[in-house]
Amino acid sequence: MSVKAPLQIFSRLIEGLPSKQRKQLLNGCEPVDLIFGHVLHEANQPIRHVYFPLSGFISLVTTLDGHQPLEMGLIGNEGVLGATLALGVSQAPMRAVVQGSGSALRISSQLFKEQLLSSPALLRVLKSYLYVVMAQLSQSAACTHFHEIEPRLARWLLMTHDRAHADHFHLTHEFLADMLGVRRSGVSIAAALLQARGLISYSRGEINILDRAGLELAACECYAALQADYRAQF
Amino acid sequence: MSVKAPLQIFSRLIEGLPSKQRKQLLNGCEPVDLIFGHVLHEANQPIRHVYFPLSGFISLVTTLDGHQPLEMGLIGNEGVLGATLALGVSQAPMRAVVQGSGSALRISSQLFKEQLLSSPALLRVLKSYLYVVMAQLSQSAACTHFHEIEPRLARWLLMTHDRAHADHFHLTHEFLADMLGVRRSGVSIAAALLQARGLISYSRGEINILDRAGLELAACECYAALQADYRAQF
DNA sequence: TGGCCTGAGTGCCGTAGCGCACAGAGCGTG
DNA sequence: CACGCTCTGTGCGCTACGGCACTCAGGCCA
Repeated sequence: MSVKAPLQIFSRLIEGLPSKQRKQLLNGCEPVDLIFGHVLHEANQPIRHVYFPLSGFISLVTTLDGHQPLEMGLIGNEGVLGATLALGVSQAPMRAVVQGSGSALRISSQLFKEQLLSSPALLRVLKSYLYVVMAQLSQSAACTHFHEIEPRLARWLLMTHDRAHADHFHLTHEFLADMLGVRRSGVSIAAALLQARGLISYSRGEINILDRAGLELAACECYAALQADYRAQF
Repeated sequence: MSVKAPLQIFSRLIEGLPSKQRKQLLNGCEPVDLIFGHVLHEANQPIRHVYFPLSGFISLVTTLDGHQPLEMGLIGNEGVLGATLALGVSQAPMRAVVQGSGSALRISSQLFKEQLLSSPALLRVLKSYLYVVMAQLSQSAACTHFHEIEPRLARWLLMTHDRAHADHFHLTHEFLADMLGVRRSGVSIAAALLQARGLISYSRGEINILDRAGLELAACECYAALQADYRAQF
């Protein structure tokens, strides 16, 4: 697999490790392309690889019987997919789908577990990250329940923007509807409102962020809350 | 503080520890009463004590700006409040409120951290439990979003029933509405339907479980899913 | 150039649940 | 015993959103 994304994008999670431990970890890693739509983990299935996104990003979704999937969290270069290995559980709690194409470093579960044993700093980082994920989960749950589509959409675009490292990305309304757990036409309406306000523009799945500050105002407070949770740990 | 609840109820989480490590942990614990409505942890505040419920139970709730609280998880004698200390984070991720009076063992954060260092079995149990909590969070989130009040109420009564160790407990519609994140009168209607079907009976906040099997049929599949998650770990 | 597919706009109707408000019922207390 | 509080039943209008279906526009391919 070739990696087209610029390699100067690092995993922020690993960056802070002592260089010896980091090098050892990187030795076990291989670069891979994250391709939109690929399922990296399936819920309740064994974890084969742990992924450190560099330029791509991954979404964690829960599926319920006859319903659409519902997104619970987003992982970009600030995080890692497979952190539950640090809990000694080799199963994935949710499905993980590549949501923005790009690149990642990946390491096999086996090697990763060995790294966890030999690198206390890595373990510490992973545990903090798990705490952040838990906070994300509960915040998302409440947000999904109480907030309306438009602010949720704005929040979601902001979170994606943070992880996409670009003002432009590919996303259809259909896809957004799944992430937010709502109807496609509901997204169309909300998106049209955001576009009318000059915050975004889109056409046939290509979305541009035009006014980030404006989007932050349009988003629910959950966006700021999640950022605060992350910063409190890192 | 006196403990009125029968002492033969153990914390299922601790039970399985090697007896030496368990005794050491119990040495640091003191029995306390859990009193309905007491707030044991406040979101984003330092954790002072870790609680192992014996007969009482505790609910984890998220609060959002101007909204009612929303319950994210329930902790009875199968669990522990304060597990995030095992992640090296001394902050509580959510508010924890006593939801069923009873008794618990509690230990100070400081002592608990020392126990975690000296008891690998305890750490292992805690980590597994954290995984279960994460699974609970995502399941609850999706359930809250997609499922209707009546099956959610049924699920909630079942979960409470499991932790109350009694067919009868005190719960007003008002309180249930907060837990489910819905309007009080919505609960009244759903509860009336369950009562009409002979599954429960209630009066002025006193609820009786009449037909547990029937309730399980009335509940959404999330109840079974959560049980399966727990059993997979313990 | 024409056909076709995907993405997006739009409308219509049904409904779950909200906000609010009021009434009645059980129970404790002065 | 009467009062008042808490808990529950109930009604009304409103809105967001679901389900569905049809249309139109942009881009791809033959």
